[in-house]
Amino acid sequence: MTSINLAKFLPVRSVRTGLMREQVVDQVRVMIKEGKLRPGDRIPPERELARQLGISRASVRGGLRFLCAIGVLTSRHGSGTYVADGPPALDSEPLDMLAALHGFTAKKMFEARRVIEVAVAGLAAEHATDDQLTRIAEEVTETYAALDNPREYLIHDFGFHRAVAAASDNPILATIMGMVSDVLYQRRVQTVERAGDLKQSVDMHRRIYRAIRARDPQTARALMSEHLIQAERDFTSEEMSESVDSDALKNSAGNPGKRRSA
Amino acid sequence: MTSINLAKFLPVRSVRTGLMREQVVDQVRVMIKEGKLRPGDRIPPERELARQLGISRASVRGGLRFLCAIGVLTSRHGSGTYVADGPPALDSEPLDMLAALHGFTAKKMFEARRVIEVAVAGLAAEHATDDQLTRIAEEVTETYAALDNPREYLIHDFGFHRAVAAASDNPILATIMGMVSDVLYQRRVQTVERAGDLKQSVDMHRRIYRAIRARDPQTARALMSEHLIQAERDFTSEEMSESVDSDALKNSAGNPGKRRSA
DNA sequence: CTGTTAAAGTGGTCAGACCACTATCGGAAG
DNA sequence: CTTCCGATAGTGGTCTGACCACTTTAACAG
Repeated sequence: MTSINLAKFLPVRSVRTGLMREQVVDQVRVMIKEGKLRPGDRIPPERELARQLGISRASVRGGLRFLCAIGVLTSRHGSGTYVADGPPALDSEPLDMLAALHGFTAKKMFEARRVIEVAVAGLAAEHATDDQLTRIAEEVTETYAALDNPREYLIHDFGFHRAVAAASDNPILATIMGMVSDVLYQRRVQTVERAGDLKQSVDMHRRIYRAIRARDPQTARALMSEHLIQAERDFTSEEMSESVDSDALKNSAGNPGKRRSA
Repeated sequence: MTSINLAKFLPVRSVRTGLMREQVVDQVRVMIKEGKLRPGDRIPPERELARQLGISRASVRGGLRFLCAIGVLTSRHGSGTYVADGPPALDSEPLDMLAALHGFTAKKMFEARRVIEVAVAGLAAEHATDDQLTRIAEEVTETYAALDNPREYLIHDFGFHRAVAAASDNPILATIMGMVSDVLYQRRVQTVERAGDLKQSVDMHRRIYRAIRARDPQTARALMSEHLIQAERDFTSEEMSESVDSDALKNSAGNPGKRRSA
C-alpha cells in the first residue's frame, strides 16, 4: 500500500446507499456461498478488512458482530475471527427472546418439540448408523448413571434427544430441534431439583433406543410421542411445586449445548 | 447527573471479566423477560444507555447490534431503536448461512419442511378461526389470479403456506416454518421463471384449504404431504433446466417475508 | 390553517489510541 | 537435547470525541 486511505475522497457512501457494515456481511456471505470459506477457517484481521474495503474498523466490527450474532463467525480475543465449526447449530437465544416477547406458552413449546422429535425419531430408526446407535446407547447409560444427580441427569437426558436427532440424517431438523430443546432445557434446569420419577423417563429412553436399533420407525415415533407427552406433564407439575430456594442454583446451571455470547 | 463519568475510576472490567457489550444485552434481555419491554417500544438512545451503564457508546452499539442481528431490536436511522413488533419471526439468514456452510441439500430441506408443514396443516384444521380461514382463502384466490406472473405467483404461493401456519395456533411452529420456507423461497425465486405446471399446484392449495375448512386434519395432512412431495419434484426439475439468463432477475426478486439487514 | 424551513435528536461512520489476551519464538535452565 | 519461560508481535475489545445522514418536531411565513 503506497497511499493514505482514499476512501475519504470518494463519495463511497453516495454510490451505494447501503450501510457500510453491510459490505462486510455481503463479502463474507458471498465467500461462504462460493465455498471459499469453510468451517474453522480464519478470516483476515479486522484492520486488514477495513483497509481492503476502504471503510473504518468500527464499521468492519459492526458487520463482524452481526455475523457473530447469527452464529456464522466466532471471535477469539487475541487470536482472530473464525468461521464457526463443529456440528451445525442455531443459537437458541433468538427463539428464547421471541418466546418472552410474545408470551409463547410451554404447552405450545412442547407441542412444537413433539412434532419435530417424533418425526426425527422415525427418521433415526430408518437411517441411524452403527456409530450413531452407539452414541444414543451411551447417553442412555449415562442417564441411568446420573439418576441421583438431577443436574447431570438433565444433561444426558437432552443429550439423548440430541443424539437421536443427529442420527436422523437430516441436519436441518436436528438443528431446529436443538434450538427448541435448548430453550426448554434452560427452563427445565431451574426446576429439575423438584423432579419426580426420573427413572420412568430413562426407561422410556431405553425403549426408544431399542425401537430405533430395531429399525422400527413406527414404534420409535409412538414411543417418542408418548415420552414427550409425559415429559410435558412432569415439567408442568415441577413448575407447579413452587419452592422458595428455586433460584439458588440458577446461576451455576451448566448447559449441554453451546452457548454463544455477543 | 451531577458528575463526570465515574466508570474510568472503577475497575469495572476487573470485577466482571465479561464483555462490556454483554451488559447491554443482559439489560435488554432482563427487561424483556420481566415484561418491561414490549414489541414496538422504543429503547433509550445509545448515548444515554452508554451514560447509564458507564460504558462507551461503541460498546453499547456492539450490544445493540447483537440484539438487532438476532431480530429482537430494529434500528431506524435518525429515529431510534425499537423492540421488534409485528408477528413473531426468526431471521432466515442464519439457517441460510448454515445451509451454505454445511452443504445442506435441497432434499433434506424439503424433508424438514414437510415434517413441519404437514403437522401445521393438521393443527390448522383443528384450530383455524374464521378470520384465518378467510386469510387462507384469499391467498388461494390471489395465487390463481397470478398464474401468468411467476414472480407474483410465488409470493402468494408462500403466502398461502404462511397463512396456514398462522392458523395452526402454534406460533413456534409457524415461526420455524417461516424460517425454513423463507430459505426455500429465496432459492425458488431464481428458478420459478422456468416453472412448469403452476395450476396443478394451486389446485392443491384449494383442496388443502377445503380440508382445513372442513375440520378434517387427516385429509389436510395427507394433501399437504402430497403437495410438498410434488413441489420438491417441480423444484428439482426447475433447477435441472439450467438457463443462461438465470441470474438476470436475481437482484430484483421481491420477498414476501421480512428481510432484516445488519 | 397550511406548507416550508430551521433546529434538535438519533443512529451511522470515522479516526486514532490504548488495553487485554493469545500465539510464537528465542534463549536460559535442566 | 529437551523443557520452561519471558519478551514480543498480532489480534480482538474498548474508549474518546468528532462529524455525517436521516428523522422528527416545532417554529415560522404565507
